[in-house]
Amino acid sequence: MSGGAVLTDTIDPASDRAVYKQIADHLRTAIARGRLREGDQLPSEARLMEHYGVARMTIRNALRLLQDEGLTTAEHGRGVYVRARPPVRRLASDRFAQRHRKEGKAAFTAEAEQVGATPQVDMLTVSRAQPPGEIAERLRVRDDTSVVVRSRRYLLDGRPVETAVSYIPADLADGTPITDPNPGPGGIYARLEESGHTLERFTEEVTARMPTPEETRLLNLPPGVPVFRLVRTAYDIDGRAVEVCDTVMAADAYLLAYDLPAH
Amino acid sequence: MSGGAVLTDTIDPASDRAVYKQIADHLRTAIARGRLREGDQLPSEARLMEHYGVARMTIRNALRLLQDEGLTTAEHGRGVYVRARPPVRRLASDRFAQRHRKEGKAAFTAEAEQVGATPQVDMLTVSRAQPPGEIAERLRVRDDTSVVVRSRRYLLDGRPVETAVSYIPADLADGTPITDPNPGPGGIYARLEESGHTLERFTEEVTARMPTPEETRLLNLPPGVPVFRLVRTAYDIDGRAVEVCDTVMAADAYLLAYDLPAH
DNA sequence: GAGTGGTCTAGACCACCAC
DNA sequence: TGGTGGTCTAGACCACTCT
Repeated sequence: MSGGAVLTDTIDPASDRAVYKQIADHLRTAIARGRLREGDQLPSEARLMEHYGVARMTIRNALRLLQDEGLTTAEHGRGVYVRARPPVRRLASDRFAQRHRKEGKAAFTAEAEQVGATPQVDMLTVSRAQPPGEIAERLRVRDDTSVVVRSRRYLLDGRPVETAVSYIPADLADGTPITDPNPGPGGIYARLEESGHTLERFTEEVTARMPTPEETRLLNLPPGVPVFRLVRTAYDIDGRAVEVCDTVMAADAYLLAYDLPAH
Repeated sequence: MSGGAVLTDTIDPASDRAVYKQIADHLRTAIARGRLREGDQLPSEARLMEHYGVARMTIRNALRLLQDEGLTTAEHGRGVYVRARPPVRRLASDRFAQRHRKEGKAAFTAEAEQVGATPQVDMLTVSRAQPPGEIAERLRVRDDTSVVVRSRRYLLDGRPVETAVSYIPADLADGTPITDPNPGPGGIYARLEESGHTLERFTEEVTARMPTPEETRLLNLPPGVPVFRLVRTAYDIDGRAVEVCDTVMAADAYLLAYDLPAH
């Protein structure tokens, strides 16, 4: 019964447009017009086959189009549903401002608690290695320089939303809690400032692409959701690059906000 | 013969992992390892069927995975190729700084010429309308306020890379060339400043998602490429929002760079 | 057990491209 | 004209979910 009302259109076999695209158009329109809402179940493949009088692969091709556009998700054994948009985290451009750091919380934790979500960090590893070329360039060090690598995954209310890998030159990290899994209150930025490297500015470089299979697994991403890659470089007041943080975020869960002066 | 060297692996039918995923893994590895480089042609579907001893749909499912990841593009009648990454435009955070504006060029034109590319604008329309709710909020006007809507598409060396729609409150635009298709040297920001609305700052809000079919058409996007949506709001020195610009960009062609102060 | 989507086969015809 | 990918059919068996 469910969804019967959305099956009102018929296809035109004489049209130049492929049948599966016409079917996808119908379903897409039904979603756009609100005849199918977030969380609603689409008619089953069997029902769509019957309604349009086509083979199963034709229906599956149509459904795949919608999935690739990020409009629907298929759940094995249950059905195909209109994708529910997750709540969006707005990352403001002052999120690394010193005043936040002084409250003794790392950026992610502070933000999460502000919106009433439960933050969590897992898969935390700390190691020592030589930085990838791309990272070495940003740190302005040779790529055989030793750096401390801090890798971790962030979760909100149990859902993984972001992976991050920080690279800190070993000469800055050694002898501080930065080499410990838990770097202490305020995070590694607080430790860097304590050892005399007062932070002056950050740069962020943002790109977007489809996830690798590895990222799909780590972030538990459904098909049709791209990722942001954000590479942040922290500079101290002497202009030295003291950290590079390479993060990958589920794009449907984030809005990045920036302030730009006009002069 | 081409690509024969990449067909070295065999599949394990007893594995839990679907055959088409195993085949995709092989090809993905061949690309990652450089056995297949940008622009190289993959073995044809027929050749892959023969090599792996599977049906055509199994091969096509494998190729679709790679395409959805943005690794390959299929060209009808020619073959499947490793996607060539287009040159990336780096958008620096000072791109709307006044000093650039004073040279008499609009931002896009100035930038393009700097990198030796030929800029072009088409599909330019100027109209008067009421703003969408989302835009009205950012302009801090009622959504029945009249705004001038400037819509256009930007191309670099003939390739469409960006669509943009600007909304300017009618009381600011009327009586200026902002209501003309060609707003004159320096673009609409120069005109706004001439009429007393010196710009102080911008905010940019960045999200990423898969394109709609309409966007796919306008930007001539291959499958597996997401889009950036960037909504920029311009504020004058009185704190008034004087323009909102809603842009959609092919994500594989852009890197967004921002500077953030640490205090 | 009934219903759902996931995988796979073995064909067919078509549209597009290069030679 | 031959090779390429694009669309479509008509089945089969499987894995998963819910009752």
